Amino acid sequence: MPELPEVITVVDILKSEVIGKTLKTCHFFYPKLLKDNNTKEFVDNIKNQSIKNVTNRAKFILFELDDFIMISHLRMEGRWAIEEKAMYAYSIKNLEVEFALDDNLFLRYYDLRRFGTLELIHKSIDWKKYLDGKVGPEANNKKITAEWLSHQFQNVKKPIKVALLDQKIISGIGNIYANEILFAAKINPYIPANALNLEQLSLILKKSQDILNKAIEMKGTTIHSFEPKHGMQGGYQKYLRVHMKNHKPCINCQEKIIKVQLGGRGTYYCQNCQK
DNA sequence: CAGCGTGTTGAGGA
DNA sequence: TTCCTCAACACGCT
Repeated sequence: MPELPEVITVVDILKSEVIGKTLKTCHFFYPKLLKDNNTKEFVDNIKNQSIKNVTNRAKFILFELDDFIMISHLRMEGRWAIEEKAMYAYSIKNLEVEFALDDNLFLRYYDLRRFGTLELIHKSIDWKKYLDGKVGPEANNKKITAEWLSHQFQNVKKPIKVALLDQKIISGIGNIYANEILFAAKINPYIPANALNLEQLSLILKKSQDILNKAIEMKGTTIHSFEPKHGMQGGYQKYLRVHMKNHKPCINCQEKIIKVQLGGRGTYYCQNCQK
C-alpha cells in the first residue's frame, strides 16, 4: 500500500487519534507479524505504555512509547485503524493485532496480504542509528545533493528505475513514484544508475521532491487499495502521468505510454520523451 | 486458470 | 567480495 506520502498520511491521522493514549493490553491473531514470533514478551512489554508520539522514518511508522519504540512497516497492504470494540473497519480475517486503549477504543492492525512487520525496540538502544542502518535519507530531503547521489551510484550498474527502489540508497520511493519521477525528469528507466550525469541526478532529486511533496499534500495515491483511513481516499491519483497508463497517450507528445517489466516490477514510460 | 500487485529479503549466480 | 536477478512471502482481483 504505501510509499512515503501514504505513510506520512497514515502517520498524520494516527497522531491526531492516539497521542496521549495508553496501551492497556494487546492480543495477537497472527504471531508471525513479529519477526521472532515472541508475542508473550511483546505483550508484557507493551502493557501500560503510553503513546508519546507517532512519526516515521522512510516507510517505517514509529510509535514512540514511554520505554519502547514500536516500529510498523505496512509493506503492501497493512492498515491501522482506531475504532470501537465491535466496529471492524476491515475484514476480521485480516486482523493481526489489537491493542485495547485506555479510553475503551481499540487500535487495530489489519493486513490482507500479511507482508507487514511489527517490532519493539527498547529506547535504551540507539534506534535512530538502527533505522539509519536499514534505509538511506528520504528522497525528498533537500540536503541530498547530486554529488552525493552520484557517489552512491558510483558502482551501481542496475537500471535507474530499480536503483530508485533500493531503500538503502535513498528511501521513500516505491513503484508508483519511481515511474512518475523518471517521466517528469524525462529519463529512460533502463539507464544504468552510474551512467547518469550530475545534471540528470539533480533533476531526479528535484522531481522526487516535487512529486513526493505534492503527493503528501494530496494525502497519497489511491489506486489498488490504499486509503489513509477507513473510507478516505488519497488524491494524487489524479496527477499520475504514466503509472497504470499503458496504451494511453503521453501528455507531452501523444505517443502511447508502454508498460514493461524491470526488476520484476511493472514499469511505465514514454519511449519518445524518456530516451 | 494464469498473471499481477503500493514492498522487502534471502538465495544463488556472475 | 560485491553486485545483480529473481523467487518467495500471501491473498484477492482481473
